[in-house]
Amino acid sequence: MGAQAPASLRMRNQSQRRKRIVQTAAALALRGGVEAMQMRAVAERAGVALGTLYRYFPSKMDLVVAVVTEELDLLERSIERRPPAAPTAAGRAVDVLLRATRGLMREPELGDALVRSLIMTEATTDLAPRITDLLWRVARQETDAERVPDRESPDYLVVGSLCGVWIFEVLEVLKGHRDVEQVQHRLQVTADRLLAGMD
Amino acid sequence: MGAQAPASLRMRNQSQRRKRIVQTAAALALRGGVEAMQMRAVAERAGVALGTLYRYFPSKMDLVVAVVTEELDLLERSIERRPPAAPTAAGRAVDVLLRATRGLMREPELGDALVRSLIMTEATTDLAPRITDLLWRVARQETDAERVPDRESPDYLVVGSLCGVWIFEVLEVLKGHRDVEQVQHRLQVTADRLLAGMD
DNA sequence: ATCGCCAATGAAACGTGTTCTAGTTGTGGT
DNA sequence: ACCACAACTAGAACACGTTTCATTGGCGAT
Repeated sequence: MGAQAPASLRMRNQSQRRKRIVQTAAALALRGGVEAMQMRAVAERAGVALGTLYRYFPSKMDLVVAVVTEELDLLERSIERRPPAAPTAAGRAVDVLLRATRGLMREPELGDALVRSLIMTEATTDLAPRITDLLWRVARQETDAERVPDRESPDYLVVGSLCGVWIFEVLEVLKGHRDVEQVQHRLQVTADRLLAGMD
Repeated sequence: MGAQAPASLRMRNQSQRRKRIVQTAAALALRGGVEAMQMRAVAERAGVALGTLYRYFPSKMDLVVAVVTEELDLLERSIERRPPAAPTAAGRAVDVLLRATRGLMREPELGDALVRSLIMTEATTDLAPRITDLLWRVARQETDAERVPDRESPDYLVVGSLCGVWIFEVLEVLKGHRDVEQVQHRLQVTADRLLAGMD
């Protein structure tokens, strides 16, 4: 995926630095959440100047997105390793979303960050499409990550909607209005209707 | 709704002040969005001290929510005045959501504020349930706003999901990833599946 | 009319994201 | 080996939400 072969020494240094920054940021976010992930603190602990940090990540949000993106990589690998086994498309999609939900809730601070970044970001890399694609593959039981889906088909479209619903539900959990049980139920009902006949 | 009879002179003054603050905030938000609605500016233009502003609205978010709540009142009255006429539940729901969408896009800055507040707010008054209830009434063609819906029924639940999808779509529009046409199409497809058989 | 008290005032100060400036360093091309 | 230049550093400064506090003033009970 993203890992370019670092052509020169300069680039190698830069990608090292970048990685160090993201790791530092993740560590800070893990305990204390987004608010603990303060730009000065990240810069200091990563051993770079504040200005440098801002050269790599023009805003805090960009940094959050970078952290969250790594989390998403983890989820994708976990799915690959242990694909959902439910018999229906809806079941598989719900399975994946619940796994993601529980993952997020294990670190609510990070979950908060994810959702906020999914929502607020004008950032370059958009996370929602990635999740939608992931759901799409899972629902269709395509292991092949390369095959590009027909993004205009109604089925793909409603998978996008399901992604939206999930984000919304995670928000509700984070706000303390629901627990994971309720989310499971709601996602199941919603997915059943949205993905009916996709098997 | 909320208008208590102001019992004393003191209370009258307070509700006047409060109203003045919200109006000022709305005016500022209208041109320039949330960022133009700065606490110092609101306080100054409303003719109150900063501390007073914070007595009435403990955080900027609370102020935004107050502004947005007024907007929502407007929408509800507009629906009451001119109810959606589509023959299906899904059609009516989509009609209302599109009206809301277009209203928001007329003032994108304010739309941004609404959605952000729907999302971020830990604030007391929660807006999403209000929208869900509104959709529910419209879908069922109940003009009676008093009748409390069965919040556990699957049908009510998927209306909640539809509300989530709408918020998500508005976000995409605000981010410039979609136009209203696309949103209409997506909402229609989604609502058709979610609300099938609700007529 | 007087008094007590709560709410409003004004102004300063804090915290954190973001920007700016001036000086330094290390890398790649020649 | 040397130069040019982009990237890095240190730190100050700015913007805006939020907090604090001493002072003032008007409402309501007496």
